[in-house]
Amino acid sequence: MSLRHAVLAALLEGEASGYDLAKGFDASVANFWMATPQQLYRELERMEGEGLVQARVVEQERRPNKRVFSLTDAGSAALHDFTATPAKPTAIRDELMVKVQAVDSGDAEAVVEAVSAQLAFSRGKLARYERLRERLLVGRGEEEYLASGGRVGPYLTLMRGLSFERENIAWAERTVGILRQRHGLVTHAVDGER
Amino acid sequence: MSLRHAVLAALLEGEASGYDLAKGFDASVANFWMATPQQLYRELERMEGEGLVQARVVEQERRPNKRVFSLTDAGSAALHDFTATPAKPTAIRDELMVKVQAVDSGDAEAVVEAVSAQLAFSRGKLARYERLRERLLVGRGEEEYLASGGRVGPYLTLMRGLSFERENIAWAERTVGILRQRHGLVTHAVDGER
DNA sequence: ATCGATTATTCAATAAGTTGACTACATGGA
DNA sequence: TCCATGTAGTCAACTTATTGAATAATCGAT
Repeated sequence: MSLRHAVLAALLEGEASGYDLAKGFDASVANFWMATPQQLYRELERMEGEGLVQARVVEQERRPNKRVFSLTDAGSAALHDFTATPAKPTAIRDELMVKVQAVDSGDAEAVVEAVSAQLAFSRGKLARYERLRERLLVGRGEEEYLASGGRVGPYLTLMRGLSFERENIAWAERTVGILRQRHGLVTHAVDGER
Repeated sequence: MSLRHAVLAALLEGEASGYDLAKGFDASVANFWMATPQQLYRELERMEGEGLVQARVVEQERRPNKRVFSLTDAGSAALHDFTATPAKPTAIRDELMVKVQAVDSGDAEAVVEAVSAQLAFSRGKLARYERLRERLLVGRGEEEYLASGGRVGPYLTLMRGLSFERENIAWAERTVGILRQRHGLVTHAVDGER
């Protein structure tokens, strides 16, 4: 039952609708806690019932109304408490790695395709993270930013995301190279590569 | 329903009991696909019913008998097919990151503790990966190994694990430093640090 | 003028995952 | 001797997560 804490953390960035959260909510929490829209809507409703978030209907012209949620004091308190509880070990489920593990008795060409797709995806994500970082720093260096007293949490998780994707890219490039050589596949340019 | 493919991939290393798999099964697949023991036992039974794996009872002295499972031809075929299907995006659920995201309005000291614990854990895991790598390479360089024609899959996923943990360590060290400075916490040695 | 995509949400049916307790035997240490 | 730990597994109850469809309005393109 920790999706709720991820949602609470996401709402620290400001109010959001279920739809906003489902769409990645400005890339914040979505990067280390994925959830389907249905999960989010249900959880938001439950949390509203428990008084952890409050809803406000925003009437929009030319598109459906939406209910935007924000933290209540009880919600902030719950999040605060959560930061002090022991964390469960990270759960990962990475199909791509399963495929790579099995590549020697699998369809090597398809695996190369899959790794290449991941590579393109990671490049996109990295670019997005880098824009986000620029926006946070607004010209300042990192030290200045850290000294300025703004929230560090989002900056630290962003840095984790950046180095994760950089590693991802380096690994995927090597992996594609090795697999292509091994299996005599033709080297061709990948989307986003130059 | 992709736990089954992770299990099939794990069985490429050789036969294993449910208990073996639950214990990480030589660190192979467990690093990118976590599952509880109950999940594994259930899935193994189902797969046996579907003919993807076969069981063999190993009678042991001074300890309970065990059922070790191995791939059948149908199982190998299923795994081969799996490598050719489009992969779903990686699912991650990382409580620690949620805590770090919320650290500015949370219990900073507890978060530092949690990141330190993760740091110790990652150091242990990295050491384990490095031993595994030694064992795979047996004195040869990487190129020799790759040229030798053994399975590349496990090597590639191992490399991913290595760089992931290295990044994890670097990030955790920086994070602990920044948070301690920010919150005026006393710097003290962490388990496994020197 | 209709088709498909986007915003925004809800419902219902399954599938998957988690938790806790329980059995059984053996080993090693206090 | 008793207790904790490790091996090896099963059962039942429960919570979460995934999938697919439905609704409803607007926008842009063909």
